[in-house]
Amino acid sequence: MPELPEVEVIRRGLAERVPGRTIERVEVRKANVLELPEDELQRRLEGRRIEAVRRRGKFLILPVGADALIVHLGMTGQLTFWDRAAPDSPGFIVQDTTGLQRARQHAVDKHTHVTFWFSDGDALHYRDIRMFGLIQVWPVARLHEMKGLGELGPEPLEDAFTLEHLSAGLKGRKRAIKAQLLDQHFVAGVGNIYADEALFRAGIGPERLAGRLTRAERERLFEAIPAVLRQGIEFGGTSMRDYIDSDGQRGSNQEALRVYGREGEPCYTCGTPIRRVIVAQRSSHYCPRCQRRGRGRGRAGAAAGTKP
DNA sequence: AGTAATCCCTGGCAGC
DNA sequence: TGCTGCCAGGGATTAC
Repeated sequence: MPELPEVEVIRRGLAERVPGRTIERVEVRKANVLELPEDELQRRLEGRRIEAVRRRGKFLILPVGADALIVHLGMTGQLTFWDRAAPDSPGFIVQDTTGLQRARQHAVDKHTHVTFWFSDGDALHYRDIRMFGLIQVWPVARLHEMKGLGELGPEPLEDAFTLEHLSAGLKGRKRAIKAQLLDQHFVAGVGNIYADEALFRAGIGPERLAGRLTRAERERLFEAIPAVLRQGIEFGGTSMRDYIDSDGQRGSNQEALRVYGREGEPCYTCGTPIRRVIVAQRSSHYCPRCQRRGRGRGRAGAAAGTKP
């Protein structure tokens, strides 16, 4: 579940070590994660120098001359740095289990599908259990034409994300606000966890229709989205299961979540048990008392005493 | 055009 | 113990 904060934490880690290195060899163990043929990937990357590590939404972008290596981590993708000079450092403990949770896991296993070997012997491992991730090479000058990447909405942590954009995007929408937040065309980088957290902070139920939010609610949501994302970055990302950063370290934001993954547990604000409902085919967690619900099912407080 | 459902994939876990 | 079935979910694709 790497969302914007997790991808940003990885980006910052890689940005300290990868730029300036030359990709000597690309080792592909499973080509399913590639969006282009293996030999073409190798031809366009081998011998090239990585200039920077950028991020757009949930995409990592590593320019190598006229082309860029694009990595989307999907659900369980991991991009970790292998430092051959420090094999005994704490970051390189080799687990004898395939469990990722405990992990600082750099050892190549059956899920390590691609390794980018640098000319100095260091490397970048791409590991992805469920293989929803994607590796692509695309000309830098035509990134705006790339499927997915080219149609992203504004970056929620940058000036391009304004209250006006948010309001215009919601106007007339008949879908649930939760579904709208997950739509990458609307705003880039928000996923299931941070959408739930933002809606909690804004006091909006996930099933509320996007076009029916009040101005006050839109303003609160506009503040809440960057707030939960910034907190996620600050805490090193949310490691519910598989997420680790480029050094193999887990984040701690899962301990700071207010609603996601807390079904049945008391709301930190009012004590009401957190509920879970499926919206847009995704689990959505909310406080029935703190978050106003719509569609004629009562308002804040109205259902606080009812049994699920 | 906007919205909703389906599918891809594997590990973990509940249930028997 | 070991099997089966279900769930998790980002986003492209398909259907309505």
